Amino acid sequence: MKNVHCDNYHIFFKNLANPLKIGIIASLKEKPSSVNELSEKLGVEQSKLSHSLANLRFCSLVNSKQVGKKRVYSLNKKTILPILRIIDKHRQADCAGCKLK
Amino acid sequence: MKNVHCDNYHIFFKNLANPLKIGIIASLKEKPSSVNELSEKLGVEQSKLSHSLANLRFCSLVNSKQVGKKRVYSLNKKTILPILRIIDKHRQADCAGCKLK
DNA sequence: TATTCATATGAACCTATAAACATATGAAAA
DNA sequence: TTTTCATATGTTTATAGGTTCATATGAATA
Repeated sequence: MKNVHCDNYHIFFKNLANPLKIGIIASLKEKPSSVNELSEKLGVEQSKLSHSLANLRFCSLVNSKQVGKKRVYSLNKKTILPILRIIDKHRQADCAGCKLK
Repeated sequence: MKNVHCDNYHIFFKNLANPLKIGIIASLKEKPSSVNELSEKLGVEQSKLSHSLANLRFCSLVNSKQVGKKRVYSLNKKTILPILRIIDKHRQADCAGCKLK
């Protein structure tokens, strides 16, 4: 089922404007994971992750599929990786002097 | 002077996660403008714009130059236009059924 | 160098979003 | 068919960020 809403740019970007969600994205970039796996890896409580993942799903930034009892989330790489690449480039070009983490 | 800070992804994206700032970006995409010009065009109070513009400048999403008494802001198109293009593509591919504005 | 125009800054308030915690749902195995 | 594991959802509280308004700074002209 694909009929999600991505109303407007700023709704989409709210997902990227949040450290936890960026953490989730970074983790899913490495490999698809269940909620509990993310919870252990990131040291974050389960319901917090579920709430965040619901937002990410809402704008199709992640996909999920049921695997036994677990639900495995994966990243929509086609959209996200190019964006991250642009940001990295931006930081090198225009933020030369700043404290990158 | 270019030594601004763009600490982290989410700080950068906060600028895009805000309708007013998206409005500013959309307007500057058309043409560079002073604060007062933006104020009239967008129907938004001056100090509100100055605050927003300060954030946008902080992450080098806009540039500014003094022209007489006015300060003219312009868009960092090199970074922003590619991002907007990705989002548009994303909305067509993955948000086929949603209410686009 | 006082005055005006243009923008920036500060601080208090307000609101939207995230955190926290309890509870519900759902899937599979006993 | 109930028990357990895994995730989602609802509600309250806390907090970050935006708005507002008053004031400060800065650039140019008289």
